[in-house]
Amino acid sequence: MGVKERKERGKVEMRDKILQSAQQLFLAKGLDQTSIRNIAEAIEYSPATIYLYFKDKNEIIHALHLDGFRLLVRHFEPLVKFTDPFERLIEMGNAYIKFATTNPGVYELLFVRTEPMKHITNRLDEEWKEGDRAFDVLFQTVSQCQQSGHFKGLDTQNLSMMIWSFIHGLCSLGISNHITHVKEARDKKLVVDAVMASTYQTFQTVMERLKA
Amino acid sequence: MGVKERKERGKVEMRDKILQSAQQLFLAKGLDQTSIRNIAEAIEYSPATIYLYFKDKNEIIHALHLDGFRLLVRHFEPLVKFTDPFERLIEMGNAYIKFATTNPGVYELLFVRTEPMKHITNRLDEEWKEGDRAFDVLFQTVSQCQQSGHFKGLDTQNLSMMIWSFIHGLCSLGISNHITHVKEARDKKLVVDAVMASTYQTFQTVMERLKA
DNA sequence: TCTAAAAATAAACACCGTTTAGTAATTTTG
DNA sequence: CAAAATTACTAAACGGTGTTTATTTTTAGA
Repeated sequence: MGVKERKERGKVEMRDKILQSAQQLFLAKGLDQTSIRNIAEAIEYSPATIYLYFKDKNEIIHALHLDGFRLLVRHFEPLVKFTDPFERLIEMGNAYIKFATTNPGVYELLFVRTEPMKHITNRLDEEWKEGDRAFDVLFQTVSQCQQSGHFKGLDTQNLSMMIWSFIHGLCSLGISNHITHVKEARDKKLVVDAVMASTYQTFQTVMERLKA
Repeated sequence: MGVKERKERGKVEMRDKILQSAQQLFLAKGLDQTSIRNIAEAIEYSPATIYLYFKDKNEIIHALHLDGFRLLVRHFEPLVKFTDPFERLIEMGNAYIKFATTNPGVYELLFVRTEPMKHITNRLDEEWKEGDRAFDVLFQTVSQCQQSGHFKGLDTQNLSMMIWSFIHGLCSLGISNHITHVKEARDKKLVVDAVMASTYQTFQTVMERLKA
């Protein structure tokens, strides 16, 4: 009597199918330009069917939010090979910026949009586990930096937060086209990358001067 | 024959009336939750009338974007009293954060949303004058800091960009509820303010160590 | 007063997220 | 195996959106 099992399988398959199509459309056209009707058309089902698998559009967005975090974590995995914590910290910054610039749509979903956060806030028991875990990776690295003599006298939590804020600010301004329009601008992507890279380099220099 | 003049006056009055109502609604309910029909209802005209004064919703958003910048500039004006450039730089950061936290809706419009930038990008001849001018205020202050011995050996443009990125990142994460959900959280507004303040303080400490 | 121009709008178009009520397929039961 | 019950799905509707078109109302000048 594997009927129930087959049905269960069918249910998650459908869920995945919806999420897959949704992600594809989100990345191609952006969150706001992707409608439930679009997703329904892509999976060749009626719009109402989607509501049998997801409570509302925000739940789809939140599910993709989780997927996005897994992708971010995957960008961080190769960093274990850097045994020197300071070197690893710098590479984390690079990896983060690379993730944001190569997946701007996903990045927006993770750190700019309020919809996924709302979904979390609504369920009061839940915290933002993924965010906490990702932040902890940074925190641990900063802590190790301090143990080997860097950043003396600075609060680890606040310093970590500061570093995250800076890198996020850079990515955020880049993605939202605010860097392109400051000063020279014009060649879009290339200029943004260049500005972000040199700004980040300045940050590195500042950080390096904080070595004991 | 002051008829034409009166009509002209009437036209700008109507434009202002639309913008005023739009801003009120935007700040109260957010950009996405404010419809042309809402604005029309507020000014007691039909929705179609609005299209006689603005090409589309983006043009309204862009007009408010300009107003928002004027508000930001007004937050910076009292800073001329700080003659020491480094002290002024710190106060600029405080003023920026205060502006962002007390006017989150306006801040989002200025530095997070892509709509106003799109409107600018579409008119290729136009640059982002307001952004340039605001950035220049920061640039000049940083430059003066360097002239009085701070931040030696760092590129002024990149350092300014870095400072802006950090402060913006902080504001952006705060407004989008991403700080609330990291670590402790819970008491919302209060915690966000506290986290932002202490993070910013760490930044100040870092900056102060860069004195010659 | 009559006409031409300007200003405002009603109604429509093509979308949107979501719900409801009903159909079609499948499984369980007698 | 047929009937009943459950499941999967959807057509159609609801109340909203931004925007356009055709029409009406208001105003100005001769």
